[in-house]
Amino acid sequence: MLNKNVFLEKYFLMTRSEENYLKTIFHLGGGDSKSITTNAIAEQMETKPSSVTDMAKKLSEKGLVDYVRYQGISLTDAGINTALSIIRKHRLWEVFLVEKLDFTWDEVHEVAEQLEHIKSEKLIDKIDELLEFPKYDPHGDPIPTKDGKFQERDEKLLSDMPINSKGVCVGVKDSSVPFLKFLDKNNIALGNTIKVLDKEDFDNSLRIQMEGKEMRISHQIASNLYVKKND
Amino acid sequence: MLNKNVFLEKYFLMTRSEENYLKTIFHLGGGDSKSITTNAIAEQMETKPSSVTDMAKKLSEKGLVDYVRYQGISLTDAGINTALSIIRKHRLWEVFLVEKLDFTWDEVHEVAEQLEHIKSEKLIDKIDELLEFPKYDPHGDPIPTKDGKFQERDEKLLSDMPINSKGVCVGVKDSSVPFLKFLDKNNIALGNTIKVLDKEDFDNSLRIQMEGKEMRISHQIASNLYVKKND
DNA sequence: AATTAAATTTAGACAAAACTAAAAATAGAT
DNA sequence: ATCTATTTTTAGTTTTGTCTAAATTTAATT
Repeated sequence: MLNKNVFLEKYFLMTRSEENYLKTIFHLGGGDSKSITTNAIAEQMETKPSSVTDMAKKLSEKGLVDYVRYQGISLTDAGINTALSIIRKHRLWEVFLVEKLDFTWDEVHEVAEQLEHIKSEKLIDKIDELLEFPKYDPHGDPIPTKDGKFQERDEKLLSDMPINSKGVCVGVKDSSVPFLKFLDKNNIALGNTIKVLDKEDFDNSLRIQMEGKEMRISHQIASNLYVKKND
Repeated sequence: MLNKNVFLEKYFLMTRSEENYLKTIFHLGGGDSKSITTNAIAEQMETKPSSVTDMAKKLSEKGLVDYVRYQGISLTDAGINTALSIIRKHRLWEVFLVEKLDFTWDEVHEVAEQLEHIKSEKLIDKIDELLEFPKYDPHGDPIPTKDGKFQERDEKLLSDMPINSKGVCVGVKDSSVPFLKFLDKNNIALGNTIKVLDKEDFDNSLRIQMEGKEMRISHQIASNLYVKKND
């Protein structure tokens, strides 16, 4: 088969696997000029370290990662941009699924994992427009802009909030299905206002007031909820 | 890697390539207990006959096609159902792109070729619902129902209509980009009412009246437009 | 019925992405 | 500074889907 455009071929046509590696490396911090280990990537992707090494060479060839044998992997600027564009697509599709198709926030990840690899600039831009340019996904994670900018938010973990402080629940750190279902069951949702009433020294659990009601929350839960502090 | 569910593995987890073969065989008539030749499939898919032979064996193993060496390929009932479910997805996505994202009818095919392979029953059902269960795609092709039924329509080619008959343009036979753009340029759209005024014996061209205006249409065009005859 | 042209299949090879097992390099502890 | 445990890489294999080239079967023609 002919390669009509070697430039496109080499620099833009990413395989699904390559895209997934870039995304994972980014999520592990490889965009902050930090070197990510082969093992860490393998563990995150449920694959073997030797497979990671193979891919590291391939992505390095393409100029998407910096890779030195035995020294770990980090993203180049090109790699960061590519990773951000995939994350952007993933999060926009998640919003679409929830807002337009009534998916619940624990159902969207799996499908978005597939949709994020659809190759069409126009498609994702139109989805963005249809959704009226959302800034956060259903789990409260920020959606990068087209040119790869993040809208940061002044948020902290609920577990780090001082007693008597108030804030709005804006995101989850753990977005696993069990955690999300737990939150649903306990009527904890993004947008809820939370006031920290008391902290228990013994087990670090919290007594909070949320939407009028008082409740107790374990440290494990509190340390996986992001809150935007009211000033 | 473990195969937790051999049944699922074998009968439901189709690769993209397998799905594309089934779709092509269906479009070539392999669902009508007709035997499709290796060459025909290869030509349609822009691949080599030897590759088709390989896939024929694989799909036969899976019970999706009937295949006898040197005698061609036809779809089993399971194969027909799988093909229809892919075609259903393809056409629903095409409607989505046009209706919800303002794609033009010549832009949708390429993207739908990707979207049709997304694996989520819920996703496509919700898209169907969002679109209010459309019966035809933007090119006038019928969308199979969930249980694989086609809504047939009493349509004929414009070139086969008798002089003085009237009908509504309901579909295109050729849905290539150049043809669709030609139609746009000449304001020929689905839904238009067309009356055949005259036929030219020499080149089989037609004189028609459409939406008030009179125009001349070549045989090549007329033989690629489906019309529903007014009774 | 034999011959030839066309279609089809086989055999062997390749690329991508994964794996296993063995070898090599690094880092931590003495 | 050396040894050892851990991490990482290499080498070789597998699977999927493709290819080319050669062999085989079918179909058409005389």
